[in-house]
Amino acid sequence: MMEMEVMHSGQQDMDLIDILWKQDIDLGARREVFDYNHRQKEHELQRQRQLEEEKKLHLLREQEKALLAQLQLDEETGEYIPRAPLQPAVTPLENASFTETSDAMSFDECLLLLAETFPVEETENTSVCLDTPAVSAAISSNMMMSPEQPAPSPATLSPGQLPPPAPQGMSPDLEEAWMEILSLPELQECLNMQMEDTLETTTYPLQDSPEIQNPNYSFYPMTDEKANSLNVDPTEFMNTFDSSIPSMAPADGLSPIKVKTTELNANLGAESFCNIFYQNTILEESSGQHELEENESAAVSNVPNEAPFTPMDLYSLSPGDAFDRSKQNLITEQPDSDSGISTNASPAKSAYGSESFRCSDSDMEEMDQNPGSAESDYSEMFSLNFQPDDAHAAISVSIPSQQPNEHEKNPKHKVDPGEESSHKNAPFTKDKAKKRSNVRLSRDEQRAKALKIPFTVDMIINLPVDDFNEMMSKHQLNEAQLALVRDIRRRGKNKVAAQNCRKRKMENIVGLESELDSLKEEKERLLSEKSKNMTDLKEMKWQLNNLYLEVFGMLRDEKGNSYSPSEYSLQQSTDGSVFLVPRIKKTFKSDDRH
DNA sequence: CGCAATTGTCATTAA
DNA sequence: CATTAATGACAATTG
Repeated sequence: MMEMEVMHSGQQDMDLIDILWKQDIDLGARREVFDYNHRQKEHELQRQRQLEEEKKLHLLREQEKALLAQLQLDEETGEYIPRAPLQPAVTPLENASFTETSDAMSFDECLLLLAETFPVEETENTSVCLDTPAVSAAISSNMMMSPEQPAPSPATLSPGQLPPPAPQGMSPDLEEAWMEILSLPELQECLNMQMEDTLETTTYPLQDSPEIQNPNYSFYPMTDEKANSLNVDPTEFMNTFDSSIPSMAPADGLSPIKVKTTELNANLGAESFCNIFYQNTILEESSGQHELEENESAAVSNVPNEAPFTPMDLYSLSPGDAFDRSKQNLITEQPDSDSGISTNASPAKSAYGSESFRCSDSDMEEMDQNPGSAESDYSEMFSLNFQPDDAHAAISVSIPSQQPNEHEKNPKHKVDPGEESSHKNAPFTKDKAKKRSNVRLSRDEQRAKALKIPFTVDMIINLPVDDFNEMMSKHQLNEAQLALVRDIRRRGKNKVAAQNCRKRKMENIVGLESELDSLKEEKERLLSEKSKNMTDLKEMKWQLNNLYLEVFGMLRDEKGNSYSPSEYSLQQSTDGSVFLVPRIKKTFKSDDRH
């Protein structure tokens, strides 16, 4: 991610050229365009999501089991957590109410608390409990090392050592909330970002810094308080992550992303925990959740402020409602695209993949691309924050829309060890990754990345004119960027217009065809009616002729002779009276009579 | 590789 | 005048 920013102008030019020449199709945009299609696919997507979630849970559990052995090895103290330093911090937390201390609590502390609180249960009762921490550790380790290898290295395990969320705390509602939260594209993106960062650095700042732990705390603690955290909005989660990040970053010297990654790992672990615990101890503590939630939410909100760049901050920085609208729109729209993409993702790769939820090739590619052009990526967005030029507002704006993409991307990273490794280690692989990513990204997205435009393509295209201008006014873009933004907006709108136009054209064609069919039917009906009428007319004429002959034949002159048909004819006047008219003298006789 | 169907883009026009 | 939608035409992409 950072690399992207650092890239020299020359490299950027090269990337831009590549992007310009390499064209990709943006599936998401298309889907967004067509509401009709979206509707049709919504059901399928939901089903797929559910299936994916189920798969994820299964994978997590399996991994946890596999990891348990390792964790047990680490369990020297009898506790799952190998790390000693965590304990002291934990102890105070144990007694204290989670809600209030949530801010101060670290992920490790939470884990320790859980372990201490439920030491017997975890060890004795359920392997699952043990597994859960192991799983989280494994996840983190995978993130760091490689997804394929479930066994975490001691270093990697340390984060996982933290006690899993208390089973009691988790309730079905919480689980659902977690699932929803995790399923959120934004969160996923953040997670992915963090994951990537962590992989690169392979350092665990979380343990040391309590602040970082806060997000974890929200996730892991199974208690009511945690439940509250679950209820927290995705944005809040983001904030929590961000907040944790800043503290971490300075200490480690690593980017905030690393911290986030750890948190993400923790979150994943929490998820698994939730699932596990949920089964074991359901609903014991539904009461007090509201209070806890409030506390946590407040804590969360507070945390972001501390962080240098948090999503919240970004939002606040954002120009205004317009951004929020765009965000919301993006979020809402994205799910569909995500779901569609998610189907592509291969859960089989690893449990992580399952957790990641929806991974798409495009996502993977994008992730890989990050080095070259990554504005669209969440990670890039964050990186942008660090960049002086990129305004917070830009970040805030971009975040909502981008998150979905990142979601997809992140999972894959988790899933694919090779890619991750390539990311971190080999710049060479980046080219391939770029190509892949380029393939998935739309041309304009690639171009935007190449020029490091701080907006998402969706925002550029879909924002109302006023909001768009406001957004543009908050960033100083060079001529090339301005031109590109204008072109992206023009092309994007035209693309939608073309799609609508074609859709309309097809509808017109269908309508005309149906009209044609109906007209053909009517024609057939009229023809048959005509033939029938002709037949009737013919019959009537025949009958009339017979009647005429019959009447004419009955006529007799004074001498009793019949009139010759050649000399006389019967004619009917307008008043209905019938006259015998001589054919030659017709007019005269009629005149005479009158 | 060729082909047809899609889809994206450009140019133009009208609102 | 700027913006946008609509649309034909062409190009690129995809299966």
